[in-house]
Amino acid sequence: MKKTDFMHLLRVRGLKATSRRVLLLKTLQETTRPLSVEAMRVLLKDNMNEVTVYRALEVLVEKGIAVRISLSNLREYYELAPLGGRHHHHLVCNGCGEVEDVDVPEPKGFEKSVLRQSKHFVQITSHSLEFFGKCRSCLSV
Amino acid sequence: MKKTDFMHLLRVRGLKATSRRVLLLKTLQETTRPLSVEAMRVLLKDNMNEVTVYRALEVLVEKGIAVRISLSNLREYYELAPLGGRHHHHLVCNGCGEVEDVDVPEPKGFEKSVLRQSKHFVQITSHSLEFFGKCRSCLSV
DNA sequence: ATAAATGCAAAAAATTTGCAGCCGT
DNA sequence: ACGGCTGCAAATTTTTTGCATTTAT
Repeated sequence: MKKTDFMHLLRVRGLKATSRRVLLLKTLQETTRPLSVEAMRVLLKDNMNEVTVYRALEVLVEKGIAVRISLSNLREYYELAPLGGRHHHHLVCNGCGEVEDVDVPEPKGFEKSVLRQSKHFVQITSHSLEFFGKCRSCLSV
Repeated sequence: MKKTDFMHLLRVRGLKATSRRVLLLKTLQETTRPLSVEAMRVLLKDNMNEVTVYRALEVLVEKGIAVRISLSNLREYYELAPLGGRHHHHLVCNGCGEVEDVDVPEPKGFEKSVLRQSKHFVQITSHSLEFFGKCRSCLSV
């Protein structure tokens, strides 16, 4: 996706296509792995106040443009929602916190079968699967 | 497990079997679902300083007695490690944050196949699977 | 007796809120 | 021009740290 596509996407979802939001979306797209607010602040090098990052991500998630994922580290991470793209999961390094995307073939009816055995839940809308381990550079540590 | 079992477990792992730690472990055991530090503070009703809760959980995780899980809500949750018990996963309510444990049959060699397709990772030690949806009382909201 | 564990106060880190001014439509 | 968006300052929330005191071994 390029700049104008993002602008269009924002407008379609009822948001103003501001420079900050477009910048944020391009950054999320280019970086591929999920980013924390802190990481974005660094990548954007003061082109954007961190409060604005929080608020922008909030509406993007609300409108389904981005998704928020909880890995570890007492931080939340964000990435572009799988707009047509593939649903995927994450590998997290226990050493340095690096995150990599992975594709995992899931049994069909996965969520349904979980719902069936639940006592209190009546609906499942999504799931997240995280793998924890060591990346090459952290294995020796 | 009863009180003396927890005391023994703590000593075996090189920790002092203090009243606070045993209390914490009993609480985790009795509550079954994962608890946040805040939730424990409430359950323990001032029998334990919250700083102590943080520090106790830290060593318990370090020694493999408890595990820390990231759900959402900007908080970390803790539960007893599956000591012989079954490896399980979680259902999280998007409305009220309620958490329920679920059993999910996983394909054998799950982690291995993920590792095979990874570019940077050389080891996977664990994984976590979270389902998000609505519990009965939150469905109408 | 000794070293680890606890509680208090205070600091640090992450996120949210209020309000004045700016920018997209 | 209007209303939503942004930035600054400040508040709130969650977690960590320093140090004196208590407790388990």
